[in-house]
Amino acid sequence: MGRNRATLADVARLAGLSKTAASMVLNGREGTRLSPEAHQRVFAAAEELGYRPNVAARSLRTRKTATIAFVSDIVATTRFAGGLIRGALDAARERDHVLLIAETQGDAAFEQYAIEAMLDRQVDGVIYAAMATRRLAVPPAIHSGPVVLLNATSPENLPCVLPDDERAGRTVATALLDKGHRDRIALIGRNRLKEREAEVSLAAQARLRGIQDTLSAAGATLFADVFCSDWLPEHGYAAMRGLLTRPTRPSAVICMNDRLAFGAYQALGEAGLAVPTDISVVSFDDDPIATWLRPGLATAALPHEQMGRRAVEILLDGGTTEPTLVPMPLRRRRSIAAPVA
Amino acid sequence: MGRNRATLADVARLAGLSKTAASMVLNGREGTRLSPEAHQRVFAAAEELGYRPNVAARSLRTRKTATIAFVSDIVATTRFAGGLIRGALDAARERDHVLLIAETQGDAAFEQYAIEAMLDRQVDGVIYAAMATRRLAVPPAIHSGPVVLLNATSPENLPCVLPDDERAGRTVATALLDKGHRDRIALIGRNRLKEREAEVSLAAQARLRGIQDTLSAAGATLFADVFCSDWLPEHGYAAMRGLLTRPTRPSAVICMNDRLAFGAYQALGEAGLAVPTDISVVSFDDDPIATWLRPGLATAALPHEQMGRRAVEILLDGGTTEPTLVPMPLRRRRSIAAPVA
DNA sequence: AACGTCCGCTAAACTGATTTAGCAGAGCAT
DNA sequence: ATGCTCTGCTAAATCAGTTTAGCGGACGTT
Repeated sequence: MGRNRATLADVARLAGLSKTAASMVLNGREGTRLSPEAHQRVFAAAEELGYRPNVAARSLRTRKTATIAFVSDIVATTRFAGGLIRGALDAARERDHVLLIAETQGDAAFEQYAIEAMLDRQVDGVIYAAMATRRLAVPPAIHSGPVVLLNATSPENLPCVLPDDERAGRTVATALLDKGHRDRIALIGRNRLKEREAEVSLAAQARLRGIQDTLSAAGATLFADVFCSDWLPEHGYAAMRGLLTRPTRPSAVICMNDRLAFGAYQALGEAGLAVPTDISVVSFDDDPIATWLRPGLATAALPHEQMGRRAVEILLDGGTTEPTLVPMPLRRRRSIAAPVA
Repeated sequence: MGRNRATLADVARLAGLSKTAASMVLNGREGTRLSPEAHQRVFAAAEELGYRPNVAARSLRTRKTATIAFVSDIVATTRFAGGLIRGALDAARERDHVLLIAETQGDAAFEQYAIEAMLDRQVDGVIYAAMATRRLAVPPAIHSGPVVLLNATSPENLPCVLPDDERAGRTVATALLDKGHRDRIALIGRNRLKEREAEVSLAAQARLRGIQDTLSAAGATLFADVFCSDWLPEHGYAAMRGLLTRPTRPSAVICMNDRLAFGAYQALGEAGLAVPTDISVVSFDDDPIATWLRPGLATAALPHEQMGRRAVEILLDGGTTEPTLVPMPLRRRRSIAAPVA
């Protein structure tokens, strides 16, 4: 790859100057006393030869590669997480950096291998990303340089970027209160494990807290709490069916994520109930499916692109060790309406 | 990153040998005459120091970086295409390579920039991937080394990896024929543009051909052909509604992709019709949503992981210039049944 | 005239590996 | 004793950049 590329020596020769001079000119070094003509000749020569510096050679001396490692447990392959990568890619490009990507697949040996492979390539920093927002243990090898956690926290208080799930909980609850729902708001997707274990999820607890705080501030409480063993459509379906067997029907349902909401829609459809006329539905994530449902699902969007961006910005531009919370904007779609009577 | 790593010189010193000796031992060079004791001492020293070679330094000399560029139009961020990356990542790891990822976002300037950034880093080869299976123009800069097209072909007949859409068409049609459907099979998702312009899609034409060939071989023809301006749920919904207004109802529907099928399910649900009791549905892609639908959607799966793998294998292990067609296995789910009388 | 200073530039060292060319000593034949 | 080959190893060049140290000449000062 890249045979017969012009080297700096070629440029210098063509410009009739030394490699030193050429290097300094091309790097725009201040305080050098090279003449304007010398500058011109170097630029002209570089242009003529289509010169591009060899990053390997440069990094050997400078120990900078303009390359960032993006290591994730499994994030690269999931529907959501493309956004994390895309944001990171974008921000990296703006700073003339590129991304080396690796996946650990949740396996410690893979992880070790992947991180070493990145360090061997002298990456300037590491972004360590998780698929589900959670706390995790950072492998020690990574500590040899700058790190930012993405969608995760660690006991060591490394800089990290997280979605602001608690505020999203408030947003979602407020959206319902504003429409006039109050005493018949149900919640689908309670889950002891997710709420308790930070290593499993940070989102569940935060979303729940945001919802509950907002409701109690308005003098309301949840009308019903449905627990689900996981957050998949089938669980949302079962949960909604359960809710519909009760004597009083909820006027609105908050689902802990869009997949649950999808299941809930299915159950409502089968029961012949309409969203939002009979029941309003609101949710979290903004999975692509939220736009495909009929009517569109109102949901607090996981700002994956923004998060990916911020991670790179913090890594490269420096920034707080404080966790960075990225807001989750509410996508207002037609699944919310005022309750009927 | 990676401060105070041991260098080859450190290893050599500790082993009491020259850098040359250490290098040869660690690279397992044949035909060298270094003693068994020398081997031992070098290995011991490397182990003790935790030596790992500096890839930049090595590649400066050898012009190999064990790094592959994965350049895509927009593939990295879409729900599907994670599989392409994951497969490539896996195959690369097996061969001790890593992936540099870039996205062109369909913009020629970005593309130019991205490819140059990769070439500057002396990648050993390039995988050029497209989101939608299609023909595309490969930027000239890329030709300076090995390339494999992924999910795409080019006029230059570069080696490429494609899903076998035509065979998938046959598979899908056969699945319906086998159940006893014959004269009332409808197709949703005909699209002149996609079928005609290879730069837009290669899948549409191939799938259609597979379906039609199989049906006519069985002495059948399509009962109805519904055209759609795009392959999104809303189009599938409208198409199915249209079909249901006809005097005779189809016994089975083939959708050109799962999103259309999702829309079709929605229309069926509203019409109070059940899948597969009233109508069988079968489709292409195996989008995650196919498993979430009730009942699960039978569909010919885009083998993204396999495709990603194959691309790396062809790039690194060498292989045919012939297009590689990767089979699309049918995921048998409950959306297909025998027609009711 | 001698000295110092600034200007414009360059030689050479350095980064960490691989690779080429070749050296010293042992053993053997003549 | 001389020459030859083989063994086991090393010095030095090389890759393509960056960076340090410093050189020769013009100019101004005393």
